[in-house]
Amino acid sequence: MDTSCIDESTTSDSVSMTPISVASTLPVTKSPESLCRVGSGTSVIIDAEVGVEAESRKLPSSRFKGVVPQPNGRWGAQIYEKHQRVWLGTFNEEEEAARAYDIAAQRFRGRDAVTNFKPLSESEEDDVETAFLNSRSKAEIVDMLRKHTYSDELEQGRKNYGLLDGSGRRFTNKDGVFSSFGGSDRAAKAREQLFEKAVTPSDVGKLNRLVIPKQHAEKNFPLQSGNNSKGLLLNFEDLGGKVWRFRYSYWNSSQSYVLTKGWSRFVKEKNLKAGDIVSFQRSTGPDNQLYIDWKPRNGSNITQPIPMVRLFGVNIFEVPSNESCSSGKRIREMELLALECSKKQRVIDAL
DNA sequence: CTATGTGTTGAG
DNA sequence: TCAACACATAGG
Repeated sequence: MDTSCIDESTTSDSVSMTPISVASTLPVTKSPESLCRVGSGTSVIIDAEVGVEAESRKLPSSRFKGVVPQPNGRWGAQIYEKHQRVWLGTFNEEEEAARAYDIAAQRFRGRDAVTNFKPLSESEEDDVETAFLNSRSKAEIVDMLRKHTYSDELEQGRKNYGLLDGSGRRFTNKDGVFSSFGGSDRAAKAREQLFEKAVTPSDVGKLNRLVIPKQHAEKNFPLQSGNNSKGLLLNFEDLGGKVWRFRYSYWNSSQSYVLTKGWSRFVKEKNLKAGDIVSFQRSTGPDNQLYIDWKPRNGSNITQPIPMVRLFGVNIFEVPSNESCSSGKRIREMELLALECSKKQRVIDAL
């Protein structure tokens, strides 16, 4: 096997090293590749070192956080916690190691952890991955990283994720196979109450928006003026695990904070009426998962009213119409079938 | 035997 | 907390 990887540090003198893999867009990490490339440890004042003769046994340091070179040219990933190093495995590509670190960082330190790439996905299916991450213990995640099975496991988890019925309850098939992300580290379920609001007629009316009392908005959902003039997307999980995405922004005209896009859908599905209470919570764990719930006005009617029997032509569940692989198609169908059934069941329950 | 990942240190 | 370095030893 070619153990030739060592020479890299000698090839192109001081200015930058050989960029192994593209690692094209580095959103978070600045690329200080320019200088600051002082071999390592030993005072190697480069310019004079031109001789390069002495194959400096120095390993090339990584430009990624949490990534360390291995003697054999591969890359190790590690993260620290409580004064101790947690080894995340070794990888052929520097970037792989960086990704491993990112994943561990998210699991160990939460959504706001400093990472190498992670924020790329931003608001895509990031939700699912977060849910997946927090459904597994740190040890499990580390194990997956070391075995290079994280991607597969995540994909496995994705398949189960969509199995919710119309009311958000977990759908369980007769095999009792999955309860979605039923991890062992479930203790992180704790959530804190943020605030409640009795919705006004306009909150459930045609304006398609919910006004969030200023004090609560500024305290719980800080919004940098100017920075997010267009607002930002917030994800809330309801009682059954269904995720609702609302646009959150500040309206200068009315000097108020509002949830706009997505809100009317919530009102419709939950059949919210003026006076009902919407409640917001946040996970107390490392993940800042937000939750939304609601309850009828003065405990009038316990049963959740159903909007009309509209089983046909109903808009059940937004299927993101992503042209996934053919195998995924069948799964989609099954999901829809399951959803359809539970939807009907729900109506029956209500009668 | 090789590659992994731990022991350890010093810088930040 | 972090990476650099040395090297014991896990593993084939």
